[in-house]
Amino acid sequence: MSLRHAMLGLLAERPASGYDLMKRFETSLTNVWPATQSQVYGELGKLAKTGLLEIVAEGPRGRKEYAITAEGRAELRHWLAETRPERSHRNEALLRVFFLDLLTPLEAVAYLATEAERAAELRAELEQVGEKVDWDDGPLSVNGRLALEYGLRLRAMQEEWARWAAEQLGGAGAAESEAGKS
Amino acid sequence: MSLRHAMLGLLAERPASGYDLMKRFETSLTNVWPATQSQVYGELGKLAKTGLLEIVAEGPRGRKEYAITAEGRAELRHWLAETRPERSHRNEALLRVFFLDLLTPLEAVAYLATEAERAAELRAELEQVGEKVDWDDGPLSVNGRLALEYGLRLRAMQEEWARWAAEQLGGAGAAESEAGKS
DNA sequence: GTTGACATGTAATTGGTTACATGATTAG
DNA sequence: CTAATCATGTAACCAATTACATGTCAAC
Repeated sequence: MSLRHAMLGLLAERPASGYDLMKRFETSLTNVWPATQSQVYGELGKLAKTGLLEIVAEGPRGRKEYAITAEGRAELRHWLAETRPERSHRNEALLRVFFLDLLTPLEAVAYLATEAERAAELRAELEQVGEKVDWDDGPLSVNGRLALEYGLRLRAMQEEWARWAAEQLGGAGAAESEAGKS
Repeated sequence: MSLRHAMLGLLAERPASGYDLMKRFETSLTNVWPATQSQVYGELGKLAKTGLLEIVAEGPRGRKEYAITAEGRAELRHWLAETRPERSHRNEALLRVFFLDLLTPLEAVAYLATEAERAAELRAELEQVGEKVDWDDGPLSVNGRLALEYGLRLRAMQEEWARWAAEQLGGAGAAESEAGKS
């Protein structure tokens, strides 16, 4: 149930409406915790009802501005300081690797090559983000820099691994191709 | 909907009962695609009903052995060769990083240090797995070796990153501690 | 006046988790 | 005979996704 904590975390910096919050998810948290509009509005309602948030202003078009309460901050701190993060990631790209023998060696190598390219692309995108962001903009950007670095290292590792794996299969693939030819 | 493909993939190697399949999930796929018993039995039923699997034997205790059908293989191949993997990972550990400024510098550094240790532990566990597995045991173990290497590299990267990040904050933390003292 | 951004919500469905519930067979 | 393993299923619940639905305000 980390969505609630992501929202509390964003609201700890400053109050926002559901609409604002969504934009902040899209810009800063998309890569670590994507959220949809329905989810955000639904959760805002629940958090307000349980007293972790409160409505501090109403504006045009039914705009409601939410702020974190003392209990909200307590819950957020509790989550950060006294619980351990869930670490089970499903990884579809890696699941496929287990079944690569069902493809021809060439297809398998092509799969890994595409993965390498995709990782490189994503890394390039992150680098773009890094250049655009104003790094003198509050605590969130300091932390954001750490998270960004994680992303860069992850994508670099993925690219290297995929190229290595392709090479591992490549030997076999090439050998089989040779055998087929002769 | 990758669970179905994971199951088809395992059954492509050889037929199995729900019970067998669960054990194979636990041993080989836990790290990339965990599945619960309810899920496995539920999905087996659906896959049999839609003709991607068929029951090839019934044994003691109501045991039903499932085998992949031609359509099942076609679906599996389609998934492998003609679709791109979903790549959005929610990452709770990294989400927390965005909000580390809500902790004291010492707590934040401690969080990252714990993350580094955890990554190291998980890496050690994977190394254990690598030593135990019989690497001459069919195509799944060839592919498994590639997946294992991914895990090793991932955990190594996570450990290095967490140590680096702790150092980044450590400067600030130490400075603040000094300021507090004087 | 019309387009685009602002703004909020609900409903249906899917995928996954946890808990419950039951019973047969084998090995010691 | 008793414990462990084998074996299958259902029900309730939760989180997330997609689609639907509505309406306001500002700028041009």
